[in-house]
Amino acid sequence: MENTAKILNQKNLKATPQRIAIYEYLLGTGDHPTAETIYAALKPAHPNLSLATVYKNVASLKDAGLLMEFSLGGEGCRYDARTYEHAHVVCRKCHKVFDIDLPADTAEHKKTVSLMTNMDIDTCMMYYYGVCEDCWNK
Amino acid sequence: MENTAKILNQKNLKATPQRIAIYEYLLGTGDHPTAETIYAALKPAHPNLSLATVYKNVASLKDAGLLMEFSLGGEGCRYDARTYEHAHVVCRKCHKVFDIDLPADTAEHKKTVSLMTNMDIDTCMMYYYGVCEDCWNK
DNA sequence: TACAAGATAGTAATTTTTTTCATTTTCATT
DNA sequence: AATGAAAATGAAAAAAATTACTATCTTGTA
Repeated sequence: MENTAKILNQKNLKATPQRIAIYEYLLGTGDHPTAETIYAALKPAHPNLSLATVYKNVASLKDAGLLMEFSLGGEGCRYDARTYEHAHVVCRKCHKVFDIDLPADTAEHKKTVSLMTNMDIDTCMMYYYGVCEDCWNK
Repeated sequence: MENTAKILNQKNLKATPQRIAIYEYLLGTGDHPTAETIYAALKPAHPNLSLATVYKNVASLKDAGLLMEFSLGGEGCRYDARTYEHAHVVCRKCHKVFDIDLPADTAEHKKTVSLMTNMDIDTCMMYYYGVCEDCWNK
Protein backbone atom coordinates (compact mmCIF):
# COMPACT_ATOMS: atom_id res chain seq x y z
CA MET A 1 0.00 0.00 0.00
CA GLU A 2 1.26 3.40 -0.82
CA ASN A 3 2.79 5.35 1.99
CA THR A 4 0.54 8.38 2.01
CA ALA A 5 -2.53 6.20 1.92
CA LYS A 6 -1.26 4.29 4.90
CA ILE A 7 -0.74 7.46 6.88
CA LEU A 8 -4.27 8.60 6.11
CA ASN A 9 -5.75 5.27 7.11
CA GLN A 10 -3.88 5.34 10.38
CA LYS A 11 -5.71 8.57 11.07
CA ASN A 12 -9.05 7.01 10.16
CA LEU A 13 -9.26 8.98 6.96
CA LYS A 14 -10.10 7.24 3.74
CA ALA A 15 -7.38 7.46 1.18
CA THR A 16 -9.22 8.98 -1.71
CA PRO A 17 -7.27 10.22 -4.72
CA GLN A 18 -8.28 13.81 -3.95
CA ARG A 19 -7.19 13.62 -0.35
CA ILE A 20 -3.92 11.98 -1.28
CA ALA A 21 -3.27 14.64 -3.91
CA ILE A 22 -3.99 17.49 -1.52
CA TYR A 23 -1.88 16.07 1.25
CA GLU A 24 1.05 15.23 -0.99
CA TYR A 25 0.89 18.62 -2.59
CA LEU A 26 1.13 20.28 0.80
CA LEU A 27 3.92 17.99 1.88
CA GLY A 28 5.86 18.86 -1.22
CA THR A 29 5.50 22.58 -1.38
CA GLY A 30 7.51 25.13 0.52
CA ASP A 31 4.83 27.72 -0.02
CA HIS A 32 1.96 28.22 2.35
CA PRO A 33 -0.93 27.99 -0.06
CA THR A 34 -4.53 28.95 0.45
CA ALA A 35 -7.40 26.63 -0.41
CA GLU A 36 -7.81 28.44 -3.70
CA THR A 37 -4.15 27.95 -4.54
CA ILE A 38 -4.30 24.26 -3.75
CA TYR A 39 -7.35 23.94 -5.93
CA ALA A 40 -5.73 25.77 -8.83
CA ALA A 41 -2.58 23.69 -8.54
CA LEU A 42 -4.37 20.34 -8.56
CA LYS A 43 -7.21 21.09 -10.94
CA PRO A 44 -5.23 20.28 -14.11
CA ALA A 45 -4.36 16.78 -12.92
CA HIS A 46 -7.75 16.28 -11.23
CA PRO A 47 -10.18 17.95 -13.59
CA ASN A 48 -13.25 17.32 -11.55
CA LEU A 49 -11.84 18.28 -8.22
CA SER A 50 -14.08 20.77 -6.48
CA LEU A 51 -13.12 23.62 -4.22
CA ALA A 52 -15.51 22.36 -1.58
CA THR A 53 -13.54 19.13 -1.48
CA VAL A 54 -10.36 21.06 -0.89
CA TYR A 55 -11.94 22.82 2.06
CA LYS A 56 -13.34 19.63 3.50
CA ASN A 57 -10.01 17.92 3.14
CA VAL A 58 -7.88 20.59 4.73
CA ALA A 59 -10.38 20.51 7.59
CA SER A 60 -10.15 16.76 8.02
CA LEU A 61 -6.37 16.76 7.67
CA LYS A 62 -6.13 19.55 10.19
CA ASP A 63 -8.34 17.71 12.66
CA ALA A 64 -6.11 14.70 12.23
CA GLY A 65 -3.10 16.82 13.07
CA LEU A 66 -1.52 16.32 9.66
CA LEU A 67 -1.41 19.98 8.80
CA MET A 68 -1.59 23.40 10.36
CA GLU A 69 -3.82 26.26 9.40
CA PHE A 70 -2.86 29.86 9.90
CA SER A 71 -3.70 33.25 8.56
CA LEU A 72 -1.66 36.36 8.15
CA GLY A 73 -2.99 38.77 5.61
CA GLY A 74 -6.21 39.13 3.76
CA GLU A 75 -5.90 36.13 1.51
CA GLY A 76 -7.73 33.45 3.39
CA CYS A 77 -6.21 30.75 5.53
CA ARG A 78 -2.94 29.17 4.66
CA TYR A 79 -2.01 25.53 5.10
CA ASP A 80 1.24 23.87 5.94
CA ALA A 81 1.85 20.15 6.19
CA ARG A 82 5.52 20.24 7.10
CA THR A 83 5.84 17.63 9.75
CA TYR A 84 9.07 18.80 11.29
CA GLU A 85 8.74 21.79 13.54
CA HIS A 86 9.90 25.01 12.05
CA ALA A 87 9.37 28.72 12.44
CA HIS A 88 7.66 31.15 10.13
CA VAL A 89 9.06 34.55 9.39
CA VAL A 90 6.40 36.97 8.23
CA CYS A 91 6.78 40.33 6.57
CA ARG A 92 4.35 42.82 8.04
CA LYS A 93 4.08 44.69 4.77
CA CYS A 94 3.92 42.20 1.92
CA HIS A 95 2.82 39.19 3.98
CA LYS A 96 5.44 36.92 2.53
CA VAL A 97 6.20 33.90 4.70
CA PHE A 98 9.55 32.17 4.95
CA ASP A 99 10.36 28.95 6.71
CA ILE A 100 13.38 28.78 8.93
CA ASP A 101 14.72 26.26 11.35
CA LEU A 102 13.63 26.71 14.90
CA PRO A 103 16.08 29.02 16.64
CA ALA A 104 15.64 27.07 19.86
CA ASP A 105 14.75 23.64 21.07
CA THR A 106 11.11 23.52 22.00
CA ALA A 107 10.92 20.15 23.74
CA GLU A 108 11.46 21.68 27.15
CA HIS A 109 9.01 24.48 26.44
CA LYS A 110 6.32 22.03 25.48
CA LYS A 111 6.81 20.14 28.70
CA THR A 112 6.59 23.37 30.66
CA VAL A 113 3.46 24.47 28.87
CA SER A 114 1.87 21.06 29.27
CA LEU A 115 2.33 21.29 33.02
CA MET A 116 1.11 24.89 33.16
CA THR A 117 -2.07 24.16 31.27
CA ASN A 118 -2.84 20.54 32.05
CA MET A 119 -2.92 19.89 28.35
CA ASP A 120 -1.09 17.48 26.15
CA ILE A 121 0.89 19.93 24.03
CA ASP A 122 2.20 18.28 20.91
CA THR A 123 3.18 21.14 18.65
CA CYS A 124 4.80 24.51 18.95
CA MET A 125 4.64 27.05 16.18
CA MET A 126 6.72 30.19 16.20
CA TYR A 127 6.11 33.28 14.11
CA TYR A 128 8.60 36.09 13.78
CA TYR A 129 7.29 39.39 12.50
CA GLY A 130 9.19 42.19 10.88
CA VAL A 131 9.67 43.99 7.62
CA CYS A 132 11.56 42.26 4.86
CA GLU A 133 14.45 43.73 2.89
CA ASP A 134 12.36 44.39 -0.21
CA CYS A 135 9.77 46.34 1.75
CA TRP A 136 12.43 48.30 3.59
CA ASN A 137 13.77 49.58 0.31
CA LYS A 138 10.44 50.98 -0.77
CA MET B 1 -3.62 64.76 25.09
CA GLU B 2 -4.96 61.43 25.97
CA ASN B 3 -2.56 58.57 25.99
CA THR B 4 -4.14 56.31 23.42
CA ALA B 5 -4.56 59.22 21.03
CA LYS B 6 -0.89 60.05 21.41
CA ILE B 7 0.12 56.50 20.58
CA LEU B 8 -2.03 56.54 17.48
CA ASN B 9 -0.64 59.87 16.32
CA GLN B 10 2.87 58.62 16.77
CA LYS B 11 1.99 55.92 14.28
CA ASN B 12 0.56 58.47 11.86
CA LEU B 13 -2.96 57.35 12.53
CA LYS B 14 -5.63 59.88 13.26
CA ALA B 15 -7.16 59.45 16.67
CA THR B 16 -10.80 59.08 15.82
CA PRO B 17 -13.25 58.02 18.52
CA GLN B 18 -13.91 54.78 16.68
CA ARG B 19 -10.25 53.91 16.38
CA ILE B 20 -9.58 54.77 19.99
CA ALA B 21 -12.50 52.63 21.09
CA ILE B 22 -11.41 49.66 19.04
CA TYR B 23 -7.82 49.85 20.16
CA GLU B 24 -8.69 50.32 23.82
CA TYR B 25 -11.16 47.50 23.68
CA LEU B 26 -8.51 45.19 22.32
CA LEU B 27 -5.98 46.36 24.87
CA GLY B 28 -8.41 45.67 27.64
CA THR B 29 -9.76 42.28 26.72
CA GLY B 30 -8.16 38.95 27.37
CA ASP B 31 -10.22 37.33 24.68
CA HIS B 32 -9.14 37.15 21.09
CA PRO B 33 -12.16 38.62 19.40
CA THR B 34 -13.12 38.58 15.77
CA ALA B 35 -14.13 41.72 13.91
CA GLU B 36 -17.74 40.81 14.44
CA THR B 37 -17.21 40.45 18.18
CA ILE B 38 -15.47 43.81 18.41
CA TYR B 39 -18.32 45.36 16.51
CA ALA B 40 -20.95 43.83 18.75
CA ALA B 41 -19.09 44.90 21.89
CA LEU B 42 -18.72 48.54 20.84
CA LYS B 43 -21.98 49.07 19.03
CA PRO B 44 -23.97 49.98 22.15
CA ALA B 45 -21.60 52.81 23.07
CA HIS B 46 -21.02 53.81 19.45
CA PRO B 47 -24.39 53.37 17.83
CA ASN B 48 -23.35 54.35 14.35
CA LEU B 49 -20.16 52.38 14.25
CA SER B 50 -20.01 50.25 11.15
CA LEU B 51 -18.47 46.86 10.66
CA ALA B 52 -16.49 48.19 7.72
CA THR B 53 -14.87 50.67 10.05
CA VAL B 54 -13.87 47.87 12.37
CA TYR B 55 -12.23 46.04 9.50
CA LYS B 56 -10.50 49.15 8.26
CA ASN B 57 -9.22 49.90 11.72
CA VAL B 58 -7.90 46.50 12.59
CA ALA B 59 -6.08 46.65 9.26
CA SER B 60 -4.53 50.04 9.98
CA LEU B 61 -3.66 49.09 13.53
CA LYS B 62 -2.12 45.89 12.30
CA ASP B 63 -0.05 47.71 9.68
CA ALA B 64 1.13 50.03 12.42
CA GLY B 65 2.21 47.05 14.47
CA LEU B 66 -0.23 47.79 17.26
CA LEU B 67 -2.01 44.51 17.03
CA MET B 68 -1.68 41.01 15.68
CA GLU B 69 -4.06 39.10 13.53
CA PHE B 70 -4.33 35.35 13.58
CA SER B 71 -6.77 32.64 12.73
CA LEU B 72 -7.44 29.26 14.20
CA GLY B 73 -10.78 27.83 13.39
CA GLY B 74 -13.53 28.74 11.04
CA GLU B 75 -14.69 31.90 12.73
CA GLY B 76 -12.79 34.58 10.92
CA CYS B 77 -9.60 36.28 12.02
CA ARG B 78 -8.90 37.10 15.60
CA TYR B 79 -7.15 40.18 16.92
CA ASP B 80 -4.89 40.71 19.85
CA ALA B 81 -3.39 44.01 20.97
CA ARG B 82 -1.47 42.80 23.99
CA THR B 83 1.74 44.68 23.86
CA TYR B 84 3.79 42.40 26.01
CA GLU B 85 4.91 39.25 24.32
CA HIS B 86 3.03 36.19 25.33
CA ALA B 87 2.22 32.78 24.02
CA HIS B 88 -1.08 31.34 22.87
CA VAL B 89 -2.22 27.89 23.79
CA VAL B 90 -4.75 26.51 21.37
CA CYS B 91 -7.01 23.52 21.74
CA ARG B 92 -7.13 21.57 18.52
CA LYS B 93 -10.66 20.42 19.17
CA CYS B 94 -12.66 23.32 20.54
CA HIS B 95 -10.36 26.12 19.32
CA LYS B 96 -10.24 27.83 22.67
CA VAL B 97 -7.24 30.10 23.09
CA PHE B 98 -5.45 30.81 26.35
CA ASP B 99 -2.73 33.34 26.99
CA ILE B 100 0.29 32.28 28.96
CA ASP B 101 3.61 33.89 29.72
CA LEU B 102 6.35 33.05 27.31
CA PRO B 103 8.09 29.92 28.50
CA ALA B 104 11.39 31.30 27.26
CA ASP B 105 13.13 34.56 26.60
CA THR B 106 12.88 35.45 22.95
CA ALA B 107 15.28 38.38 22.75
CA GLU B 108 18.14 36.16 21.66
CA HIS B 109 15.97 34.31 19.19
CA LYS B 110 14.88 37.53 17.56
CA LYS B 111 18.47 38.62 17.14
CA THR B 112 19.34 35.27 15.60
CA VAL B 113 16.40 35.36 13.24
CA SER B 114 17.15 38.96 12.27
CA LEU B 115 20.62 37.92 11.23
CA MET B 116 19.43 34.80 9.43
CA THR B 117 16.87 36.69 7.38
CA ASN B 118 18.28 40.19 7.04
CA MET B 119 15.05 41.49 8.49
CA ASP B 120 14.29 43.68 11.42
CA ILE B 121 12.36 41.24 13.57
CA ASP B 122 10.39 42.99 16.25
CA THR B 123 7.90 40.45 17.46
CA CYS B 124 7.78 36.77 18.19
CA MET B 125 4.54 34.91 18.63
CA MET B 126 4.38 31.37 19.93
CA TYR B 127 1.47 29.00 19.59
CA TYR B 128 1.21 25.75 21.46
CA TYR B 129 -1.25 23.22 20.15
CA GLY B 130 -2.81 20.38 21.99
CA VAL B 131 -6.09 19.11 23.33
CA CYS B 132 -7.53 20.75 26.40
CA GLU B 133 -8.79 18.99 29.50
CA ASP B 134 -12.45 19.47 28.65
CA CYS B 135 -12.03 17.94 25.23
CA TRP B 136 -10.01 15.05 26.59
CA ASN B 137 -12.88 14.10 28.84
CA LYS B 138 -15.33 13.82 26.00
C1' DT C 1 -17.99 -9.36 -3.85
C1' DA C 2 -21.22 -6.83 -0.96
C1' DC C 3 -21.99 -3.53 2.34
C1' DA C 4 -21.85 0.51 5.45
C1' DA C 5 -19.51 4.47 6.32
C1' DG C 6 -17.44 8.04 4.40
C1' DA C 7 -16.19 11.09 0.50
C1' DT C 8 -17.17 13.51 -3.88
C1' DA C 9 -18.86 17.08 -7.28
C1' DG C 10 -21.78 20.58 -8.12
C1' DT C 11 -24.40 24.05 -6.67
C1' DA C 12 -26.63 27.01 -3.51
C1' DA C 13 -26.44 29.56 0.48
C1' DT C 14 -24.05 31.80 4.02
C1' DT C 15 -20.50 34.21 6.19
C1' DT C 16 -16.61 37.09 6.10
C1' DT C 17 -14.06 40.74 4.21
C1' DT C 18 -13.17 44.52 1.02
C1' DT C 19 -14.41 48.30 -1.91
C1' DT C 20 -16.85 52.38 -3.24
C1' DC C 21 -18.10 56.93 -2.50
C1' DA C 22 -20.19 61.02 -0.67
C1' DT C 23 -19.70 63.15 3.66
C1' DT C 24 -17.41 64.21 7.90
C1' DT C 25 -13.49 64.59 10.99
C1' DT C 26 -8.76 65.21 12.38
C1' DC C 27 -4.79 67.98 12.99
C1' DA C 28 -0.94 70.85 11.46
C1' DT C 29 -0.80 75.36 10.04
C1' DT C 30 -2.23 79.75 9.86
C1' DA D 1 -10.05 80.04 16.53
C1' DA D 2 -10.41 79.35 11.40
C1' DT D 3 -8.53 76.82 7.29
C1' DG D 4 -7.71 73.10 4.28
C1' DA D 5 -5.53 68.75 2.87
C1' DA D 6 -5.39 64.22 4.08
C1' DA D 7 -7.49 60.67 6.30
C1' DA D 8 -11.46 58.33 8.24
C1' DT D 9 -16.37 57.35 8.42
C1' DG D 10 -20.98 54.87 7.48
C1' DA D 11 -23.87 52.71 4.39
C1' DA D 12 -24.48 49.95 0.66
C1' DA D 13 -22.75 47.01 -2.71
C1' DA D 14 -19.52 43.75 -4.21
C1' DA D 15 -16.23 40.28 -3.82
C1' DA D 16 -14.10 36.53 -1.58
C1' DA D 17 -14.03 32.73 1.46
C1' DT D 18 -16.34 29.07 3.57
C1' DT D 19 -20.07 25.90 4.56
C1' DA D 20 -24.33 23.27 3.57
C1' DC D 21 -26.88 20.17 0.91
C1' DT D 22 -27.90 16.21 -1.98
C1' DA D 23 -27.60 12.58 -5.00
C1' DT D 24 -24.03 9.75 -6.49
C1' DC D 25 -19.70 7.31 -6.04
C1' DT D 26 -15.60 5.04 -3.46
C1' DT D 27 -13.14 3.03 0.15
C1' DG D 28 -11.96 -0.43 3.36
C1' DT D 29 -13.73 -4.24 5.77
C1' DA D 30 -16.02 -8.54 6.35
